[in-house]
Amino acid sequence: MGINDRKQRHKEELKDIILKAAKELFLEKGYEATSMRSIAEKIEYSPATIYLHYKDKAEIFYALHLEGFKLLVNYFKVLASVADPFERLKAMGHVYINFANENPDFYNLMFVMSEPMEVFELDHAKEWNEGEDAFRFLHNTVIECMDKGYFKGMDAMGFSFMLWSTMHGLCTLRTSGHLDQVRQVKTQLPDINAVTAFTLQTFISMMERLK
Amino acid sequence: MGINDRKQRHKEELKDIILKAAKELFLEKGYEATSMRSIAEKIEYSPATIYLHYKDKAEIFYALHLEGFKLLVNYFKVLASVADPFERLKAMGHVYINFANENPDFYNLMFVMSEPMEVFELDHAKEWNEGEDAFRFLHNTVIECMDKGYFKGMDAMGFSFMLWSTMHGLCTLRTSGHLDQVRQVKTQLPDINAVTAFTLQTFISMMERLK
DNA sequence: TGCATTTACTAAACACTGTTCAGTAATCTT
DNA sequence: AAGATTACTGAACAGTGTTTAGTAAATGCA
Repeated sequence: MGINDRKQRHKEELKDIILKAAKELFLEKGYEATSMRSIAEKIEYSPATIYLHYKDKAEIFYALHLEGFKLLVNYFKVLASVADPFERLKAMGHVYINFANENPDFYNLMFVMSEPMEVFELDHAKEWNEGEDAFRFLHNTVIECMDKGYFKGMDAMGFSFMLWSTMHGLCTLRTSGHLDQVRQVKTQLPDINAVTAFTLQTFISMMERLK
Repeated sequence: MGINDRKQRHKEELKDIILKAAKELFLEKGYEATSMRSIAEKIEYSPATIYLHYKDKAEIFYALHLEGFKLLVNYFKVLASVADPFERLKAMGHVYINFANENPDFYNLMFVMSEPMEVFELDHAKEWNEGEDAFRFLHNTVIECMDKGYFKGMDAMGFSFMLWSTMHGLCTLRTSGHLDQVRQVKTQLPDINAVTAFTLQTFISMMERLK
């Protein structure tokens, strides 16, 4: 094996080590506490070394944004086995909310923070394929529902965006802490999980009526 | 007028000047570019002076969070004159989205950022009255709709949270830049305003069916 | 094998952030 | 007039992301 191969391998391995360290810190302590110096300390290199492998901090977090989408899309893929599109839609709703509840930092990185999306504003040729994959799964399921006669007269795209907006809104109002602070949430349901579940159930009931 | 009155008045005036400077910078340049040093420079005092009037930066931004809610609730109040609750609900939807589109930084401060909400986590006796006011207006309008026989069988609270989630989701997917990057948004509708309007219209069509 | 070149990495610097503190000038009180 | 208080400041502290000049190690070549 050549010297060049070995050096190239070391370069790639170090890049992976940096990302793994960033991910561990990010999952343990969140975005704010994941600094370039803390990543460097964890991998026992200096902060300057990281810049040999990643353009800047945003590029590291964009790589984590991609990892988050791989995780979510894996959950969605399992649902492909659900034959009835409406049941699949419901299952997607549950999966999406569970994902946000169990991975709030990843969820923020994927769907809330505008920084990872800046890469697409700088490079207009680059496309948000990972977001597109997730949205397409939803959109295709909506089209299958409509092919079955559900949601007659509704536009598939508008409907898909509406579904995503509702799920996203429910997730972010919860993770940001706004939902918690509404008095009715504090007093009328046992906890925030119950509010989220109840609101989702109301939404599903609406969908049942529109079938 | 006593010396104490004059000094107290100066203290309050300086506090207002600080907030006004913060607001101007915030509206011109956004949250990231509104630093304690930039506020201090604008009012021609040192950064340390600000800490005589505000506990920390979060308290300044919480004051701006309150101003944002005053603005929104003023828009909502105008809708009280809309007699039919369903028409009022629709108008609220438009007002909410227009507010987010025209005041994205305020919107983020009010409904997205978790920092202003931390004041309620630290002081459990303190309540999010401003958010409660806005939500109550929505909730009351939903109850009036149900009193008129609309949305039969739906729970008012779940329905209200569902409405808020949908509007909030639509607003934040747009302001964060995620909606822009979906291929269908780029190719099938003229611009992001059209997507938002179209998705809202789809949602309203659903509500019409559920009446 | 020795020297020149290249590479990988670093310490330190830069420019910025939020916040605190010891010191000081001005104002107020006695 | 002197002492006390207040309002404010410069500088420090501890942190951030990023860059750069310098250096040791590795590599290539004559």
